[in-house]
Amino acid sequence: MPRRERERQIVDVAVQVFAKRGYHGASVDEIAELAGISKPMVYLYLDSKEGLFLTCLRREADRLVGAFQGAATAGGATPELRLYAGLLAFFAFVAEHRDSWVVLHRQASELSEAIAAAVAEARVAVMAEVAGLVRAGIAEAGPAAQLSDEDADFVAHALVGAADSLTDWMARHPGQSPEGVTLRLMNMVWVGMGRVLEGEAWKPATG
Amino acid sequence: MPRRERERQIVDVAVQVFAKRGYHGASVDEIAELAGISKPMVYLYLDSKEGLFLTCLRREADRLVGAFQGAATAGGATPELRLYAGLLAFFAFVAEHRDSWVVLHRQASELSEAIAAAVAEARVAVMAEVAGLVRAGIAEAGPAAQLSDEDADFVAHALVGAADSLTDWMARHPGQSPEGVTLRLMNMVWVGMGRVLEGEAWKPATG
Amino acid sequence: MPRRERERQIVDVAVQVFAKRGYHGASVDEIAELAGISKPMVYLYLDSKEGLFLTCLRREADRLVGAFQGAATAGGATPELRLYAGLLAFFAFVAEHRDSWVVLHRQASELSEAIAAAVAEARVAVMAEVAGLVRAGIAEAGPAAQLSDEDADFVAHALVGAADSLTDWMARHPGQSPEGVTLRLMNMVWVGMGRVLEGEAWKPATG
Amino acid sequence: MPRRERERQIVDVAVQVFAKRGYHGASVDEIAELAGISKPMVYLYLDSKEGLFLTCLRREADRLVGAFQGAATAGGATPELRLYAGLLAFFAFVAEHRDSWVVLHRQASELSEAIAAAVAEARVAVMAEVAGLVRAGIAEAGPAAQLSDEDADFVAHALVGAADSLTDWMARHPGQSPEGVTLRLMNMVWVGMGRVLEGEAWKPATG
DNA sequence: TATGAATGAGGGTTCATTCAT
DNA sequence: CATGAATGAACCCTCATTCAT
Repeated sequence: MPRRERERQIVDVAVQVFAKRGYHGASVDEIAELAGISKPMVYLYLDSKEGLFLTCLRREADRLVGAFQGAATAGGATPELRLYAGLLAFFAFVAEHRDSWVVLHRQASELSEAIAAAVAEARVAVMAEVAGLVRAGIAEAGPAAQLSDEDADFVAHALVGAADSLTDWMARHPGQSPEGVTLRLMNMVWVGMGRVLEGEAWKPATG
Repeated sequence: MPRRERERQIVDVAVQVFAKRGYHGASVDEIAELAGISKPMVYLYLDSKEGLFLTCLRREADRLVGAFQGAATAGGATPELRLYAGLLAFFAFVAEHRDSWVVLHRQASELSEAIAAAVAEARVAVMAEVAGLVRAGIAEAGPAAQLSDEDADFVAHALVGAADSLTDWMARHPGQSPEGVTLRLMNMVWVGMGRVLEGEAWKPATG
Repeated sequence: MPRRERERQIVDVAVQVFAKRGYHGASVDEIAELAGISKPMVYLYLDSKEGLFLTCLRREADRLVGAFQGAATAGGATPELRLYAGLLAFFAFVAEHRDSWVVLHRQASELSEAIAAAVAEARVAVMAEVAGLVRAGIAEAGPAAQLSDEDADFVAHALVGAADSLTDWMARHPGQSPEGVTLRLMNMVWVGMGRVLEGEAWKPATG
Repeated sequence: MPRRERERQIVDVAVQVFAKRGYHGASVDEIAELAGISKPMVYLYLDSKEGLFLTCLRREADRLVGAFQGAATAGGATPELRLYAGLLAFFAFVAEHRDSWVVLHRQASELSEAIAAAVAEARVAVMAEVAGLVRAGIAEAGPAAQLSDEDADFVAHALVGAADSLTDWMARHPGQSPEGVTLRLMNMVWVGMGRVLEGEAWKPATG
């Protein structure tokens, strides 16, 4: 079997195992066995457990960001539509590749520095993408509407965090389609943001 | 040193270590050493590594939910104000006890069934609290405004997810006060939700 | 509570625990707890785990030897009758104080259930083999000679026990050949058995 | 080194160590070191300490039962002769593989020297008592009947061993009284001994 | 007399990693 | 290209034993 294919196969299995057991909980033994090869091959191809995990991480991050970007790029004429398309792609991706998302996002602590850095990098890439769309969408609303980089980043964090958490909600409501979830989220956030930019501010005293 | 105090001290240290290394990555040895005692004491007082982690989990969950509830209860006349107060308490809590939050929320996989159950329970408690406020807030808007349980749960997930993610944003913007973050989040979400309930729906076609 | 009584109480409990778990399997913690006192008291009175076990051992040995000697001395006019009385005292003692005998003679208990089962199985296999030969041998002696299964099992136990014990004797008499030992044992047991089947019964009164 | 051979080697060493120290007293570390390998190999091949012990147990039990059965089957025309052959094989086996027998039947060894000495002392006291009665009983039979010290000790060992083993039989037959058991044992042994002293000797050829 | 608090040492078990073939 | 055999290091946990009170 050619090297590339073997490598892909190993990483495929590794993503599943890492998602199920977490980084420390996963054992190279189990991954090798499920991949149907011997342990030394894993080390020959991927160097170490950390290298294997990094490869998983990068591949899945690329896939996700790719899906997001692809959908956003082809998603419509306005940034608003592109954001919608990107979020939709995100929810669709997570619905179909739950393991990938878990490996990417739910490994917070317990990781070596190198891994933590890679995780952070992957997250930043997603955030940047979203923040870009947000900023562009706002800019389109007219010269009056301004959003600092900090603000855009804030909104991106809120959006991505909400989206992440909603993957749990989706898992508990199997009937819901990614489209439905995305629509709901856009309604919750985007509409409000528009109003805010128009000057309608919420303040505690208003209560 | 009396037992209660020792116990508290051990749990204090354990929260830090679990937050830094994750459940599997943490070693009882390190916890004992940092607590300035010998390993057998940890086992005498907390039974097992799992027992220790569960104790950490429950204590921090109680603290957080308590902070949220306390602030919400005393926070104002309307659910809207109480939600604001609750979120504010959340951000303040996380700003001050980052480790607690990490232990509570960022341990997704790699956990035994008993622990996973406890984590889920803690999460559900927070969600229920938030969802309750959301539902009450909406109901107050008038008889026309209706929100199904599913919808309230959706909003709660989005809110909590956004809040979680914004703790990262806060960590990267040290100058920001919890109040500022909370205000921004309320603006993003609450205002939009009001509009939506008034009939203004976002749709892809609108783009 | 006076010292002597405390000590007796501790040793009473220790005999039970040692009998149930074996020397290594028993923990001083368990003994102290069952005795209703704290561990330091056990060490104050009995010095060490080994000291505790030795005390148990000696006390039970004295009891058993005492019972045997007492019965033998008062048992009759002839050594034969005294031996009968001594053996009777032995069986009565073991029937009533099984734990004592186990501590004195056996430490096999301290095994997990799975192991204990395997040991029992191995023993049963040997017994069955021997009992089969005994029964067959008797049957050959003619139709008049009958041996119930219970009797055959009894003889098998006696034979195997004797053989086991004689391995100690052999170890202490290196010059003895297996043939010599076997011959002696057959003489002791088989000849007697033949006579008994022919109707010659031993009774205490015969003494 | 091929797997089978390593496995055999480990079990060989384990039998020695288990025989010397008992199950709990034995440490996998020591077994691995004596076998000239590292601990993980022991676990790779034998699964666990319990698995290792069970393997020892079964192998030695098979060997012993096999030796007994083989000898018995080929041992002669009558059951009597076959029993003789079987017992002979047993004594020969134990003489040659003392460790095997200890592992199979005794776990008492795992005791410190001081304890082992005390146990031995207790046993000697009982043996001396019984041997004394036996010798006296024989002497009473008349001047012609002589029993050397060695012979008396032999009989005492056989009697005590039989009595010990019969305590198991008693435990499995709750209805039996100590009197009944003692009578049976006296019949089996004493009557035969009397005949033997009168000159009636059992010999294999007699079979 | 009595104990709560504390520990050094060691045991069973697993894991990431590497040779020799 | 591929693997069976092997291990150093570490981890969770328990135990016999001792102080300070």
